[in-house]
Amino acid sequence: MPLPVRVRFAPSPTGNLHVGGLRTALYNWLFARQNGGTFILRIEDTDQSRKVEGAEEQLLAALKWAGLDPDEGPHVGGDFGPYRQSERLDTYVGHARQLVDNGSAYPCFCTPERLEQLRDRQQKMGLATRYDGLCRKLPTDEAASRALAEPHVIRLAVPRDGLIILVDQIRKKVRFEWKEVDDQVLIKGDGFPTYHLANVVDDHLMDISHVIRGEEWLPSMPKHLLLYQAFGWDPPEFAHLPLLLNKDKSKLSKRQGHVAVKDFRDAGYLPQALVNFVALLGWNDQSNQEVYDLQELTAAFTIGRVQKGGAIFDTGKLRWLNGQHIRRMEASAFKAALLPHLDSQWNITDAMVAAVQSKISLLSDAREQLDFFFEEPVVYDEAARQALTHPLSRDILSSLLAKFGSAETFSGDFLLAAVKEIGADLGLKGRDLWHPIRAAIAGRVVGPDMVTIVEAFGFEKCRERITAAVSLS
RNA sequence: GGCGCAUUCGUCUAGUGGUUAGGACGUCGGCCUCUCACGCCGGUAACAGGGGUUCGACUCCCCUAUGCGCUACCA
Repeated sequence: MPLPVRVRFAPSPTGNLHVGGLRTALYNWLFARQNGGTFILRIEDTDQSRKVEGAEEQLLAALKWAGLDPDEGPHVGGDFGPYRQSERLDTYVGHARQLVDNGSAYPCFCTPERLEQLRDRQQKMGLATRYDGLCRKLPTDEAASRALAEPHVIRLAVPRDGLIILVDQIRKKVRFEWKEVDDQVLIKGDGFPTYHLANVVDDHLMDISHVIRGEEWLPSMPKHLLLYQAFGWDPPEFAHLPLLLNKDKSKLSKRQGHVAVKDFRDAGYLPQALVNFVALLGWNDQSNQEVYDLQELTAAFTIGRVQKGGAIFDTGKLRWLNGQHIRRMEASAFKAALLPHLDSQWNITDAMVAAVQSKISLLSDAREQLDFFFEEPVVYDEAARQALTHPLSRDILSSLLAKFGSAETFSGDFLLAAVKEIGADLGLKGRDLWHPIRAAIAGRVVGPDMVTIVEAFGFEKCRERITAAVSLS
């Protein structure tokens, strides 16, 4: 009977959720869902100086958009709250005291200046930079009394020698020498805990079974394991995810293009496409499948098949994936997703939606496919002008007008038949035949199929525009 | 500098001692076609380098190189 799976996504609220965070959240979510577990959102706001206004709301909005709803968190509650670390301060201080009492941690009175000098010296000597343990040598009673009066931090007493071989679900065994590990600060001078303490205490108190987080935490895993040991707790399983990288292979960041989830939403990407894409950056199920929905990912995901090396966040494939997901959508769902990317004044018909669903890659591509439907009067672009001044344009258009004259009812099919006849008469087909007609009616030489265009405009308007274009050609 | 992790087509990746090294995106060519797209078909392109181990290495070991991460009273 394995422990119930409880995983957490624990971002610090320093701004918009970016795609790397999205992937971490996704892997946690997938792991929870497929194991009938619980996905917890915890806000790691122990650094007062890095707080960003509204960041938590943006985070929630991004997760919701992506479909990764937390089962427990600051906004939904749960039995293990509060879920903001800033609201759990007493817990950390109490636990730190416990460690000082049992000799696993100690107060340190060293000034930042001394620490800086120490680091410089060690670096010049080619040593690992770590606290030299000056305050660790203080007699406990002296340390205790000074702690009452002087500003200080609490440090973890890390072993001086020996080594630790730890097990990561993705990287398997990794070894570290204790002498390379620093006496990590647990409680800062301002009374707030550092990430290391808060994260271990919370993960234990929240019954977290698996810690799935970014690779940047791998080097601090020995400290975390030591903390579990000092508290006498069983540690959870750990899995350190490879990083997402910029095109130049540096750790993914802003500066090099958009990385915020919100940016992708605004640019016309579907949440299911972005989720699909980040899932595949660093994971595959050994099959040749490329397009997945959340349900399929949940079924296929395994933490053991997560890649070890970092992946460059190259959006080329994302664009294609977005088109794939667009094509798979129900017409009504697609229309709902599309509307925010179009002018609210536009009277979009189902035929226009369908015309666009079969061909675009981004939702935002639809605007330039459809805008001419609503522009009055017609505006001819450069390519359209060229098509209209083609020697045969006049013949094509006046022939078409003649056919219009004899029309009893007008429809897209009528147009198709009429143009086909004209083509046969003049020995034309393809763009030579159709560009002048498109140009005349739409002002463009590219766009949705002519049946959609012509039926949206109606007989009168088509005739007017062709007449106008003939005089132009 | 120290420590750790990593390294298959341009990109995401399959591969766990014997493969014509597979797929996808991109790109190129073609087809389809009322345009542009979409779609379909085909081509292009990779095991970082050097040593071992082995009858045989992309696969195992070592070294080098390169990249990245960490090295804070940030997360």
